[in-house]
Amino acid sequence: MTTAEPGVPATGREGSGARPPVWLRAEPSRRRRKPPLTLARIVDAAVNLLDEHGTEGLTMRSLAQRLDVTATALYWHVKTKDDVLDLAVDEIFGDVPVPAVSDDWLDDIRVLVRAWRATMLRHPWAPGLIGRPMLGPNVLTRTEFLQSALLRGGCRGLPLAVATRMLANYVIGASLTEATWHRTADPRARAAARDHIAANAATYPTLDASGHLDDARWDDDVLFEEGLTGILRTAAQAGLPE
Amino acid sequence: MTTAEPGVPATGREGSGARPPVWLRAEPSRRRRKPPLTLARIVDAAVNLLDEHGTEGLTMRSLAQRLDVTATALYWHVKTKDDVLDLAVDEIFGDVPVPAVSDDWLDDIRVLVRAWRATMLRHPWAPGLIGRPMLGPNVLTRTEFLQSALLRGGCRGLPLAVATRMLANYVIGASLTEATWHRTADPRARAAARDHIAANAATYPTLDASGHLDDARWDDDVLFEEGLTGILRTAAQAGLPE
DNA sequence: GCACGTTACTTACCAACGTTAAGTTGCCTG
DNA sequence: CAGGCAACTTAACGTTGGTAAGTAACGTGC
Repeated sequence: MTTAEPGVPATGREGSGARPPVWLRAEPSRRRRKPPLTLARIVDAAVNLLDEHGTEGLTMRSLAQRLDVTATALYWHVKTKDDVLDLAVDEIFGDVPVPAVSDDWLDDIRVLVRAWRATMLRHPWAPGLIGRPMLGPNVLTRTEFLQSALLRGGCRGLPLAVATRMLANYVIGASLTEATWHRTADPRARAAARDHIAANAATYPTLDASGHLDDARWDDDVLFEEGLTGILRTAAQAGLPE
Repeated sequence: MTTAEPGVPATGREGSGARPPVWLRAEPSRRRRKPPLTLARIVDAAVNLLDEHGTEGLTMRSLAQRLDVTATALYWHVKTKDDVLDLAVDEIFGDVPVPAVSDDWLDDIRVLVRAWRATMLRHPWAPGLIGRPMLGPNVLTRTEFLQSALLRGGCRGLPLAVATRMLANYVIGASLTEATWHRTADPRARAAARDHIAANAATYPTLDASGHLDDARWDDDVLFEEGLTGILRTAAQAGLPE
């Protein structure tokens, strides 16, 4: 937004409503003017913009500018901005590789869930956008894989539903927490929070002693992996023939 | 916004810049004109507005109108709209009752976590707002309680950190998932998603068979409770002296 | 009891946003 | 080579978060 693209300055309104004189009207009919705008190109540009400037860096105008098009042109391919967001979210879920089915269902789940989290962290804007229904085909495909793996592990009925939800909720919760914390770029805010705990050690004795907000103390990857192990152990127990 | 408050029509600009004639200028000095605007009143009104009209129902102007004040008056007490949102989130966390410490640490956690989720579902806009740092005092107090309970259960070091995060992530993930799904008010969208799975049963055999998006099949409360039990079992095992 | 600075607002205004309506251009078909 | 459709652009609207400057009420010192 504020930072300008290297290209043209958005809508260069030279005159003030008058059309540009004919003689400098660029090549009248030669090859089609630009590469045609497609849904795929729009979504792609949206994801890039989100990666670079976060949620508030994506406006219809900035998106259009990146595609060298006016903002209103987007509305030919898309109904609202929310559509763009929904598409962007499902798009990055498509990047999560669905592993081949092995004979170790636990490992299959591990691999997928790890990749899922990694993708979320690679696009830190995504977790915060999951306030909208996640029903895109890419999401459903991954969920299908997860649940079928659990089925192979022996989970049926209620335990199957529980385990499916737990895994999804865990990834979402963890990604959201981590992305939020990492995206709190301002180190002063993070330091302030730590100091607040340290200063009120009487009120937060446990948090203070355990270094709850201490970045260096525990590695996020380790914490995630440990938690995942716990969930999978529970699932495996539930899948055991009794 | 569109729906008007019963009160006055916002800023009644009778003339067009001219001040109202002296004789109908209401009681010149009698008691202070209105109940004074305070941070507490602002946050309270914000929460109410969010409850009634959701995230997009809260604008600086609608908030001001409800408080019978101009929008810019808010900026005396608050720096940006984000501040209002942060305060609103922490405010509702204050509603989560912190149980008295019993001799059953597992039950203590259960009670708090249940109340936590209940509050989130009572304010369905809240989970979606957790894309911002949760470092308010109310949140920290609850986290402190959780971690101290785990400590009583024997968790230390890495297992303590893992369990703390797991519980928080679980509540956040579950609330977000449930709130999102319930708030997808349009039944057609929900039906469309179900139909999509049913129609592509070949692609989603497991989801189709398990009734993954079927509201009636599994009760959210049951699923949550079962998952919580699993997490706590893991925590209890980790806390066992070896 | 009255000037006075501070507190707590209001009036006026702005640029940016999402979105709509209507016009314009290029391409394809008959 | 006329006509129609697809894919845009130009123009504009109402709302939003936010700022700058003015102004009324209040507490205080004298």
